[in-house]
Amino acid sequence: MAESTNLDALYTQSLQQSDLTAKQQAILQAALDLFAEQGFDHTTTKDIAQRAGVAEGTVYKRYKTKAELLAAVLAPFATDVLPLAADEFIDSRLNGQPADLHQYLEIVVGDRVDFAAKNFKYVKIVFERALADNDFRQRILHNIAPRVMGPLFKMINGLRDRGLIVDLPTDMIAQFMLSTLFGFAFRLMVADEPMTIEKQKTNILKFLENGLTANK
Amino acid sequence: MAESTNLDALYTQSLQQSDLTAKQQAILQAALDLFAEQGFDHTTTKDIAQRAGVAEGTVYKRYKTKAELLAAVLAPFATDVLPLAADEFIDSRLNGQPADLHQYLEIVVGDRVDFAAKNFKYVKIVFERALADNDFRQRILHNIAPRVMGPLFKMINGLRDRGLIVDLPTDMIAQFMLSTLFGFAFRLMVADEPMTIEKQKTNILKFLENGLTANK
Amino acid sequence: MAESTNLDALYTQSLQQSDLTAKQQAILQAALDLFAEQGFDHTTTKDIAQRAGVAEGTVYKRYKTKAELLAAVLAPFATDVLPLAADEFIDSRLNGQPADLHQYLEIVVGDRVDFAAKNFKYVKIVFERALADNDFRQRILHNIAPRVMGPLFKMINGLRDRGLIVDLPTDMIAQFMLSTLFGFAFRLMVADEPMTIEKQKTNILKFLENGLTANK
Amino acid sequence: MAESTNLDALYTQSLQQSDLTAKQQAILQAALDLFAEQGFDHTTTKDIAQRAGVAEGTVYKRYKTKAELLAAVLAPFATDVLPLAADEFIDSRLNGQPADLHQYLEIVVGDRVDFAAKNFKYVKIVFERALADNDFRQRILHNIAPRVMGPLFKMINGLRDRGLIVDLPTDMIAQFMLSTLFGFAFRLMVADEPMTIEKQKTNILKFLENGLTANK
DNA sequence: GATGAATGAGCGTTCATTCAT
DNA sequence: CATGAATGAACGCTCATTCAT
Repeated sequence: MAESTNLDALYTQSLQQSDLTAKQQAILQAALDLFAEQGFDHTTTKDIAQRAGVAEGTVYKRYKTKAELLAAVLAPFATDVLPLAADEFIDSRLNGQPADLHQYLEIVVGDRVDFAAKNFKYVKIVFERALADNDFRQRILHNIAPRVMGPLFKMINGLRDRGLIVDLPTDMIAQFMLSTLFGFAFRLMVADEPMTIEKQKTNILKFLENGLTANK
Repeated sequence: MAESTNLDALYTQSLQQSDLTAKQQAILQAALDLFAEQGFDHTTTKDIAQRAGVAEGTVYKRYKTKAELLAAVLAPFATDVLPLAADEFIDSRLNGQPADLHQYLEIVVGDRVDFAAKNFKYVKIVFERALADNDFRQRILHNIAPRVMGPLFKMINGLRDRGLIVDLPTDMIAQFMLSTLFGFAFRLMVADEPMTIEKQKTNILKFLENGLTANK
Repeated sequence: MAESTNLDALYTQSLQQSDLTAKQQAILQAALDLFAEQGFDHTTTKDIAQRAGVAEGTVYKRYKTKAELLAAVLAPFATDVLPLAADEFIDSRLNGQPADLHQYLEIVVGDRVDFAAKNFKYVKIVFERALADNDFRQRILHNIAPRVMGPLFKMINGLRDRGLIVDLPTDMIAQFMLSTLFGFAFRLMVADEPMTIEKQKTNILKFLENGLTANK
Repeated sequence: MAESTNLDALYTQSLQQSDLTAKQQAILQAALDLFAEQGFDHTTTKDIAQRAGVAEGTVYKRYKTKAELLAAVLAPFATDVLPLAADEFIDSRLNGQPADLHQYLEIVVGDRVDFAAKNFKYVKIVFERALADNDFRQRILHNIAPRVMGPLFKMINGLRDRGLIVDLPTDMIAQFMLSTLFGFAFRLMVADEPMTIEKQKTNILKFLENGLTANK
């Protein structure tokens, strides 16, 4: 399976390619880390400025509000997660339909598990904001979610048409896949103990394959 | 399947049986609702007092801090969710081992889905705090989680000994079951649309049964 | 020298002779102790009620405000210190003029040192209030002080007329006497170490006698 | 006798030499005055901000708590009173031992009376805090007092060795000297009437010289 | 008389945001 | 562009005081 890129590095890299000054880059980096560590509400702009090694005013040079800074922090995630999402990544990697559910899951699960593992900072922030902030939740729900769910639904429907997937409602299948993946992500976020990603990957694959294989 | 009691009513009822004054009850009720609606940090003590129809000082008559109020709000959940948790509820409902995985899941899933549906206010708050507050997370992880997970693990191991469950690590099976249930709860929390609980229940049951049946 | 009465006992006694209920007595006693221990501002009415073993409302049954309670606490001190003050106590004890400065000081110093030693709770409160509360200070200065100073001045002038005291302005002599006595009281209030009252008494007497003897 | 510098001016001057902004200087000045006028507890941070002509938040820019502001207000007093205290000021002014008690007292009393007269704001605050706040009192007693008393004791013992001072215990002599000086300071603090410092100085000198001269 | 739950003004403190330099 | 002192609304919390029982 192809290596899913390390997004910590990728993030730093994408920052460097941006037109942001070094200080503005440092601000985004510091904000990302602190939001993930302490939550959005418990992170002060002073915290961010200090960790970034800049003055507080500098934070506001580019971002008019703290919420705008959050958006900027999350933007690379959005522009990165979406291109990688379901169909596009299937298209680009598979150049065609999966031969069977096993192959499909292997690719999707493998990739998404790696993605979650390497990006749980973002996942954590998105979760936290979605639970704590109604407006944010609505935005995620109506702007981001449909773009991710659309291709996923199409894929599931394609598999069902070919008799390759269990006969459950499409939204439920999507729910189960995402639940299983987020369950993994959540354990990653919250757990103290170090986790073996490969063990998780193998077991998730087995479980989903069992659970989603078309009943004979 | 027996009706799982409506906890909104049950909560109100348990408040009435407490030694709290009407105003103190109103405070807990208002705090519960507001914490669930807006998150802990975005709910001010003034909000709570206003919704409860009392003066701000009254909030502090019984609870020395806002955090203590949160604990008081969550207490009935803890004293209610834990007695209902795995083994005790199995004992009281089943009086013995389940005949097979299907029977086991039917009971567990049915009960927990109802429970989550009726208590998602609490679930939401616990999630939100677990993500936003490191200390709270540690407390949940080390005090509450083990008490819930212990019996669940025992049950899974029992099923495996009798060849009734898929051969995956115990912690992974538990993870998958909880993920699926929390996925449901999360959709409940976050969704705009009204959901058919019974549809969810049936599909979750099918999925988990497929996914967890012992491989031939 | 006659024993100066122990005012802790005397206070309790005077309370018992009052028309106050047992609870009201307990309130005054508790307030006195707490004001002395923690200062007026740092003592809450709740503190007082708790130490007195009564409800908070009870405190307000007789005293309309906390300040009024302070006045009530201090009242027995005022009605006790004043009758004992200079001339009256001289009259009652001496039935006449002192033979010389030595005799005069022996009586005054002995009595006042004992008095301060046994009533430093009151002295402490009065000092603290006088420094912290402008209104209180003005009241002390204009109502209490003149009543104490009047007889003292008269006595000093009497001694000067007879050539028995140093030729310094009357107010300065009073200031020095009081300074020396309050210095002792202050050390008593503030000191950690236990103090030998008798040693203080003897030395204060020597010092004042030296300092105030008429120059030959 | 040399002029003891006017500390109101000196304080303003020392503020100007500090690295504090004009607003921060105004805060310290306002806090000093208000603490002296109304006491620490009765001075609100809003009071201070208003008198200083700044926003309330500005007070907290440099001082994390009101108590820390008090410490900052008192700091120049501590760094100023201590270097001036007994031995150092003796050394610098006398370059040797005093010829007799008269000369010694003339210097000490003159200097300390002027000092108290010009710094009674500080003296007042220190007194008030010492009476109202147990922790503060302990800190003063164990950190500041010994540094002042050490040299004073040494000086007294030196005078006694040379037969120049009355044969009373060292701590009592110190107590009497301080009492007399503080009595003056207290009258200064508390009095309504304007006082003639020079009259006080002369009389205090006479009294102490009489009281402390070695008995023939 | 006694209670103690309730009150609400006001406190110390925080922090996102602004703006003169 | 960068700074960081300054802002002030808003927060959590305290406590003297009231009043229905």
